[in-house]
Amino acid sequence: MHVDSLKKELKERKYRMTPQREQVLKVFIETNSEHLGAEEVYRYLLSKRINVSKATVYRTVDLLVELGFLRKLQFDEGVYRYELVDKDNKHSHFICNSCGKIYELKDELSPDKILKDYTDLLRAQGFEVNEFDVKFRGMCPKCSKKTRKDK
Amino acid sequence: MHVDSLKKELKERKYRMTPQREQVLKVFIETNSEHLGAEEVYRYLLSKRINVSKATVYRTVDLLVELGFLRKLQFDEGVYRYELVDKDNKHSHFICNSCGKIYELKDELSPDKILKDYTDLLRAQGFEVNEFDVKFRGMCPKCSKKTRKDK
DNA sequence: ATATATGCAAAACGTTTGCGGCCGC
DNA sequence: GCGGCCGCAAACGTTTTGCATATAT
Repeated sequence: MHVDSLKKELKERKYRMTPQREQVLKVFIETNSEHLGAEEVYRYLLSKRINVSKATVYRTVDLLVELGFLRKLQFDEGVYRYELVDKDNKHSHFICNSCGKIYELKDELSPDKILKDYTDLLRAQGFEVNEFDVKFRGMCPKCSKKTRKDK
Repeated sequence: MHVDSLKKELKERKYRMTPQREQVLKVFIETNSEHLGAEEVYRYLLSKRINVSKATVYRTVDLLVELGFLRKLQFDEGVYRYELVDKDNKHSHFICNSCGKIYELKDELSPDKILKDYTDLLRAQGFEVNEFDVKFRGMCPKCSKKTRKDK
């Protein structure tokens, strides 16, 4: 389970396991990693009567990024969002400008495999590529359908 | 010239041409669109003894985005940056984690053409794609070389 | 003449930090 | 017991806002 590997990873790096760290990680597991921001994680825990301070949530999501459990995302809103890292399930994002929903594009809908080829190209130019990400923007199927009806 | 088309575009949308708007646009032209943030635009103008208020700079870059002269960018730093839109020169970005420099990847180094194919794929699924962007991260040739020497 | 744009200062926003006390190891 | 972690509140940097004044049309 995810929580166990957190315990293990923390020990290896001489960090400590705490109830707060477990709870924050659990939020992402329970919510299916819905691209939450730190503030939202905090409120989610409050709503479940789990006592954590806001500062700890901010520190913890940072730590979880450092440990490789979370990925930090930005969608042009002035908020950092986070998602669970799942190495076997690389994906890119589609953000609907109408309803704001963020879609995860996986498998054949995700251009990740092809972008990997580009990292080789960049490497040949002296760039060391550690990561890359793609974002698409526009209108999602639902909103698109709605708009056409409205006319 | 860019400034003339600004004048034209403003008139069309019933906005007014002002010295401040001209000056802000000029900053991006003069600096070759170096991914400046609003704060930096403000300081640049101050340094040239051009009087504009910070609030106006913020309002103006927003307006220039709306009018299609600038593109709003984010590079994980808590600052919005802006670049001149140049439709004939689509590019993606490489951000060096070591020195922070942002490189523009153009032509054969930019995967934009291939990503366009993906927008067709998404369209077939009901998504309307208006825009997309790619970011690569890692170490740029300069820093990479330096690091190897340091060892 | 009118309404839009500006400047200023204050507020808002998400995030980070300093510090005393707590608690995992 | 030690050192890392926590909670609190204050500080931070960027961006937005309200309002009175100036100015483009």
